[in-house]
Amino acid sequence: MSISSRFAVGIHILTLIKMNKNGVSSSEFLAGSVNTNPVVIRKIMGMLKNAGLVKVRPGIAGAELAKDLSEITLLDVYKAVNVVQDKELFSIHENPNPQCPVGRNIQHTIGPIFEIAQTALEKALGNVTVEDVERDMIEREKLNNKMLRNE
Amino acid sequence: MSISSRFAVGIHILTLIKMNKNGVSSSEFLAGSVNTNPVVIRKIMGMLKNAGLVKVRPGIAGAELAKDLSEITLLDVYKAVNVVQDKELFSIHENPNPQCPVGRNIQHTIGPIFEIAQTALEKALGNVTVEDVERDMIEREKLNNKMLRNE
DNA sequence: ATTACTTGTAATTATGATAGTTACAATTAT
DNA sequence: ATAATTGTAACTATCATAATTACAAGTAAT
Repeated sequence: MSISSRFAVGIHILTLIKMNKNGVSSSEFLAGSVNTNPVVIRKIMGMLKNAGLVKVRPGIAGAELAKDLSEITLLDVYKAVNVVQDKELFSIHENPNPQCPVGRNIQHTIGPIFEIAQTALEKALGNVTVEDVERDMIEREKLNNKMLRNE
Repeated sequence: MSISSRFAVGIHILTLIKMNKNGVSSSEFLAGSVNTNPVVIRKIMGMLKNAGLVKVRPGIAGAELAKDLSEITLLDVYKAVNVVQDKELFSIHENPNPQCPVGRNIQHTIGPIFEIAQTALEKALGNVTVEDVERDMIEREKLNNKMLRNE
């Protein structure tokens, strides 16, 4: 099991729109960087749009950010692209036996525990903004350039 | 996306073996409580056995705990049943464009962030033992019995 | 030793999510 | 008009899950 790469792609898209702010970020352009089909990008873009993170209009080339990257956490992106439903990161078997003391309590007992774990995950994502991601990339580019010059 | 119910079933099994310690916990018996096929139970049991959590022997009916429930955390069960691979809770798109500043850095940038989030999740699971689960169930049973007497 | 029961596995199936793709209507700009 | 783009629908391939059937191998009782 793995959480859909839509999440990673969503982060990629937002960061790239920002770094390409003087250019036009069409779905074709973004797809070229992610290395996927433009339709995949448009689908994800639709979700980011519904969540109020980007501005896109039919017929008009190029997406724009609806907020500053410092105001978008990874949790916002994660929620936007619907990779995990509320309280449903962990699945629990559906029809345990009500005649059994364990069967009739298991769902109520582990449900709240699973929620705590899911919340811990989401809190960690809420502590990072897409601007942090952008900053780290800029830093990595600087380091790479330095290394190239010294070779 | 959801983490396989093998995890929840694993917790169910361990708790039930304990609460049924005076009886024989065959795969058929456990399947009856989980409400699934005995083969599903045996597969999960095999994983719990490999992780050193239960003792089972071919031909001999009934599984037993290999450790006290107080020594088994939910994280141990989660690792045992292989619902999520190490560092792979979140998937990242595979071949981003190395010609693009975002494409060539995205994996290295978000990889560690995703690991932090996954670790937060796992830490939360490590804070709870299967004994805590058992205790909560016993508590719920007591409350239910009280309510029935008062009706 | 035969019988009955159990565990351990392999193989098969149905289902659902993911990611990619083609096709095309609707929209906008030149 | 023409060209380019977004937004969707529809279809496909692939994979994981969970359930199921079938059966070999092990154990226990008679």
